[in-house]
Amino acid sequence: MGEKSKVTIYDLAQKLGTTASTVSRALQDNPRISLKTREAVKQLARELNYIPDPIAHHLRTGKGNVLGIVVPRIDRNFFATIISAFQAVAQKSGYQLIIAQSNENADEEAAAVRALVQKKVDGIAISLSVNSQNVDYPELCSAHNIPIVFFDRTPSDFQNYDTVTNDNFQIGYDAVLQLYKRGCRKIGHFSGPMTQRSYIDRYRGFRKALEDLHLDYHQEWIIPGITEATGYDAALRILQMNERPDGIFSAGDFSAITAMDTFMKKGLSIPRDIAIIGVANEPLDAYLATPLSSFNLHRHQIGEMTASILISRIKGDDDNQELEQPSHIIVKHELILRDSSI
Amino acid sequence: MGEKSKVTIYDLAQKLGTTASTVSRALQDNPRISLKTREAVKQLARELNYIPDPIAHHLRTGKGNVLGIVVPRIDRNFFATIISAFQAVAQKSGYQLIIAQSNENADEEAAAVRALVQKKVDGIAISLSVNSQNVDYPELCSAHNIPIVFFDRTPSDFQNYDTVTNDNFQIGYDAVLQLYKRGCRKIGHFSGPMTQRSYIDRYRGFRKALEDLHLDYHQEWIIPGITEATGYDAALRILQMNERPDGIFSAGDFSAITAMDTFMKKGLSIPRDIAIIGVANEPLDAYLATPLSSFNLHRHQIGEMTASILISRIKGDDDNQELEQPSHIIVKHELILRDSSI
DNA sequence: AATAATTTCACAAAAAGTTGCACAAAGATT
DNA sequence: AATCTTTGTGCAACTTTTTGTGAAATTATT
Repeated sequence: MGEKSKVTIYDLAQKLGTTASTVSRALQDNPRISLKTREAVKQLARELNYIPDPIAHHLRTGKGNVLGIVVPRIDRNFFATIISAFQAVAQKSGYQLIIAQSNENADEEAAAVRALVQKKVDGIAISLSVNSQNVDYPELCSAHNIPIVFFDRTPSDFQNYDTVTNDNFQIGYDAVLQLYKRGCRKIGHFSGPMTQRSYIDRYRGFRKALEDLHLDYHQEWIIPGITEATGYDAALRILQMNERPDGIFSAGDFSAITAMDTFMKKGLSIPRDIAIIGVANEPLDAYLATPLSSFNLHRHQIGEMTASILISRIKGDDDNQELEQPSHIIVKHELILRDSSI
Repeated sequence: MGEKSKVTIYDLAQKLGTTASTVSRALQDNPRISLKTREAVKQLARELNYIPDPIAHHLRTGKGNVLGIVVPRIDRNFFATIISAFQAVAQKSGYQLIIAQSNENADEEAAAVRALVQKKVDGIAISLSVNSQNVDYPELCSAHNIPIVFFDRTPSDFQNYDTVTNDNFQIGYDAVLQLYKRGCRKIGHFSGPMTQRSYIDRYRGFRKALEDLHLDYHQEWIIPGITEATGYDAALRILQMNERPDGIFSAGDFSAITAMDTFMKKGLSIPRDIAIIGVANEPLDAYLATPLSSFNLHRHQIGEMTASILISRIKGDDDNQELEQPSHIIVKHELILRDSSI
């Protein structure tokens, strides 16, 4: 039924010989309107295919049923999966989703958050870009009474805010433990940008495990700044070392994959010469030339938890907002063992 | 700095001893307001950190600077990349993006489109779910004066609407051609759902190439309904055939990858026994056990073109909307040759 | 039957901006 | 000096919905 569009409560009121206010209340099941009238209104609304105008509604009530989510990059599988899960939960609760990407850029990120605040979204979920550390988003948001939840990449003063993360310390620890179990004694690390807590924690877990296992720590075996595809360079550096590591914990899968590729092209055997464990469990890890051991971070859970915390903050907004403690959800990880470290 | 929030044009007007209308016009650089006044208004607006309320603006003008995009699944790399590119262009033109996913479900898709229309987005980009064919979105949208552009997955009567696609016929054709060049003479096909034009076209291109090259067409070698990970079953079926194909054009990478994996585990050699070419050029194709030949579909271009067509439709809305011919943008593809078909 | 209590609904204001029209002041023309 | 333009502002209406208040209609009480 392609209605002409534009059916307002005034149209309904006119046809019923009543007023807009009555129609509005009737549609809200306001007990001040008689049941008879309520039914008549709803009946007509259905017939005329009436849709309340969300813009006007938003203007009057200040609630728009829209959530905002900001990620470094939409096209990274990790974030796309989280968004997907987040969106599913949001949709179930009647929220639309506005997605913004920061392109790993602090300025674009700030602009995105501001735009969302300006748009008066009901809540914001955000994963910080690598070089955003001390951000003022929580203040900005709380000034406008908009709940904010951080996931995966959190600010340094994360204790004060709601967060959903993995136990990155334990991930680092577990990686070393597994490499140790298979016989590695000289373990190196491809580390992510040390501006981000998640990468710092992975590194610290790695260090702690070395310590607990009484393994040597070689500064040289820590190759920092692994972003996307710098695994190639890292591998070359390792090949030139006098004493090479025999196991590597890479803070990301992509660098692990390109490093493995390079090692193999240079004649090394994985995992015999060097064992490798990555993080993220990218979709095709299982089908690689050497299937890559990696940590499943249960992204779906991250997305779902983030959405449900955010929504519950929105709902319970009036009650006890200031009093509540921030929640810090830790989503469990799972080491998927494949040839690269067996 | 952190204003209390809520500064309206009325506040500005009051402080300046003028009225809201003058402030509104001054901020819009309306020439009917003297330069002096304009400057004074803008100056004060800056000082008070005034932000125009987009909701009120939208209510009055009907334009909200928001675009909607609907995809089957956000977490498929193909769509995520397109969204990413789309978003970049939209952002540059000052548009926010609302993203919805249909989960390959026609009902959810319809609900999403309706929600976007209701929210009065300025334009909609959509890639249909596999089983949406005859959809009424264009009518719905044009009734509400919202431009709509289809990308990748288009409706069957696509001629009437703006579309951005690849030349799927040619992709099918080129795949066969390449397999032929490397010596394959018994070429099979993993086909996608035949409800979608893109897959139909790939199949038709495949058929036409067989014909032009005077190759046999074996019904048995066409394995239909490849969605995500059914490559395993397809491979098993092929292994049981009396006469096996020696080359396969798979309409998607994932099925090609799992099929390759299965073949190899059963002792066949790729490409010696069977050569394979996929479609989509997934991120890790190059690092697979056997690197997979695949078609780069230039997703970034798809996203960018879709956004710019949509935006130009929005802008040129008043002028000649009905008169304009729909545009059908074809984004070029590129066969990336890797071991699986060399 | 008259007053009180309750129910039902209409009016108008409010949310924050935009815009057509009218009107005043200044400048130009005769 | 009187009339006509031009320029700059203000008033009020408009977008659609929600909601406080108060009036009318209905029912109950004595």
